[in-house]
Amino acid sequence: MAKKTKQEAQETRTSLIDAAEQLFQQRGVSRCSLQDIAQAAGVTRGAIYWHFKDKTELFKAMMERATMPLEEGMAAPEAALQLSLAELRWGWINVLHSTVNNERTRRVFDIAMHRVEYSGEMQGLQERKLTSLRAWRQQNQAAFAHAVALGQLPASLNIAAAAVALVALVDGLIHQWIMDPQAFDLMAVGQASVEGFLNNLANKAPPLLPALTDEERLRLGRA
Amino acid sequence: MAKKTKQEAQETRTSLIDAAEQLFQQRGVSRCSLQDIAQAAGVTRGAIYWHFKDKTELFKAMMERATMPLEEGMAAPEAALQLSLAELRWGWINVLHSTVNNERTRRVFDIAMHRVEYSGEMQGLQERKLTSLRAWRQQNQAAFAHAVALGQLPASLNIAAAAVALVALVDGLIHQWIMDPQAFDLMAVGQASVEGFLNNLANKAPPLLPALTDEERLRLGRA
DNA sequence: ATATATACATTCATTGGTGTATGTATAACG
DNA sequence: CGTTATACATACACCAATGAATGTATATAT
Repeated sequence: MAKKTKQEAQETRTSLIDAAEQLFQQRGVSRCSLQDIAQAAGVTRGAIYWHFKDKTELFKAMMERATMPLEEGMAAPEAALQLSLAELRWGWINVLHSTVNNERTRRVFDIAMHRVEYSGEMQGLQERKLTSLRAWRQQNQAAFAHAVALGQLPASLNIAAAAVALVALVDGLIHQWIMDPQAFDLMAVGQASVEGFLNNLANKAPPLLPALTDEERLRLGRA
Repeated sequence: MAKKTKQEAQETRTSLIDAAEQLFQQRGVSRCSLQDIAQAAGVTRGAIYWHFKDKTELFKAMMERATMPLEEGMAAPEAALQLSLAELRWGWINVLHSTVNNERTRRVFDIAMHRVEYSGEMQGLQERKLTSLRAWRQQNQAAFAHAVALGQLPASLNIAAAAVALVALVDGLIHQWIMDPQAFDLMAVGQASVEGFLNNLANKAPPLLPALTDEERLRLGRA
């Protein structure tokens, strides 16, 4: 067959990534062959090996295309130091919003969470995800520290733990929603949860719960 | 080779699951062969095909062995209706505790989260996980409803949303910790987060954050 | 004590997938 | 307008893994 225009070549590359996205989600990454992907894109394996070194590189390209816009939504490291709580909230709501409204984001989240094994060649991707997680934690923590300095939050607040918990909250919400989208409204529950979390950081009310009983502590001990 | 005692047969079965647990975590489920597992257990593939129908059944057996004790930790559906907030807290702390202190639980969580693709034969496992998630949500919601009835929590509380959020919080914490165990102390942060969450359900303090600005809402609109 | 079921080991056939090598028509470039 | 690099298609060699078939020694039941 004939050589294509540079324009056309980019289109095949795009349609290859599109096809991979679909098939990865449907059958899982390891359970769909390059033959399957090529066929779905209307080309042969030759086209894949021309544009990508192997399946891992194709996967990476797919991930990058989808996560790039999200990474941009994160504040620059130096700007994070001055991040207000309202801006922090905005960042998280923005993530929730693309999860709900951007089909590609949703698919790729699903793939990254349930359709791929982070081992061998894919190990590097997990570390990339870890880096991203740490960045979000850092951003949260910086915003909390800033709010403490402004007196909006009490100095007694454990900002590191709070940063971890907020990431966990949003991450867990997205995880649950991807698994079961009709179980709840991610935007509504997500916004309420994040705002509730942030508002309650300043809460000074007496604890509702008593400390763990001795018996409970004992039961934990023998495991 | 010779037939083994029933006792010995059970031991080989156990060591097969043990080997699978190790190798699944190290190389990922699809990237390790039955030959690898058999060899690690000191037997041949014949032994695997004797005890299990195929790799999927071996995987299921491994999951069940590890998650059974955790499912028992969940209250019976009828008992959940009378669950107090303190008992609910105890349930979650118990989960966190086995995650940290039970090596098998930790390994299997890691496998279930990062080393397997939930597609094809494994699809059923995801639905099993979904069932478990829903059960936890139900348990949370029932406990919240009970607390509202007792006047411990305000009737204005959105108990369904709160139930989702609490599951998300713990799930997200475990997820983060499995990925990066030295990043934080799961027991400490987990207990503080869960108690903070529960205590703040009764919080009536004025919101710290203003509503989303019109400009922010606009930016969400055009995605 | 014999027969049978058990608990594997061994062997074999098949196959789906990968990587590479090679072919080829045409865009792009000078 | 000829040459070269491009953008694939085609063909080939090569496993590695699976599942089933068969072999076999010994618990176990009777």
